[in-house]
Amino acid sequence: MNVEAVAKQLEALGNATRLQVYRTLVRAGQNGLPVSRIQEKVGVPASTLSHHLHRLIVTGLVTQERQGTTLISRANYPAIQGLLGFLADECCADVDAESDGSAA
Amino acid sequence: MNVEAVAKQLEALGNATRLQVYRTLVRAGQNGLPVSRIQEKVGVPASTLSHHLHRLIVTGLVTQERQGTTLISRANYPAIQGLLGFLADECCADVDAESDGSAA
DNA sequence: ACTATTATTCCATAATTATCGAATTAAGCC
DNA sequence: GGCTTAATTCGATAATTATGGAATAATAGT
Repeated sequence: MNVEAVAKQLEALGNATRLQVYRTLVRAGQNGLPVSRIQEKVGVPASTLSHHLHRLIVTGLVTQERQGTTLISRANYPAIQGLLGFLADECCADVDAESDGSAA
Repeated sequence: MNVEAVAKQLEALGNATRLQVYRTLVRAGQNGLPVSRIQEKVGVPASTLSHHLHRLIVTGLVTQERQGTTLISRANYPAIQGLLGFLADECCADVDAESDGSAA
């Protein structure tokens, strides 16, 4: 996972509305939720929600599947786990590396 | 930790330049780095870097300490751990909760 | 084909973010 | 005070993001 892609995912989650959408989908679990249900829960106009969902989808954090006229959205767990893994690697790795290169 | 604050932190990390700055600081460890050293490593103009650093500081992800004329910046580990904890809670909690609100 | 439902895309606008040179502030030294 | 180094703030501009009404597309039922 490269820095650019990670930054894009963080940016996608770094908006209160999108974070709420994402949280809503996580809570819904594998069943996912129709867009209209997300809209009820989050309370934003349809077009605005659609834009936000798109952002989550292109960054790979959410997937969609059509069922008739309704679109089911789901949180993409492997994606968030990859993101968490990247950040965890960052924050917990070689903290003792000094500027002169010598380990403690 | 509320959603707004978390979103702000994610947004702060959700920019390639800032993410690189943050990664640089993580690698530098507890010694931290002077702003000028970060600038050398990341390669952006001083004023641009200063704005990015400010963003990381106000969201609590980075701290600074003055040593004479130089400012030492450090990654704030508790902050990133709090953020990771929040996201981990999200992505692994009550996946079975259905749209009718009843837990499994 | 017509209608209803669901959701997206079009379009425009407001708001925020990113960028960076120049001027300024901060701290220390002579 | 004057000089140097370090970094921020000012100020202006470009670029991106967010928002949402209206129009359009997608699917299905009659």
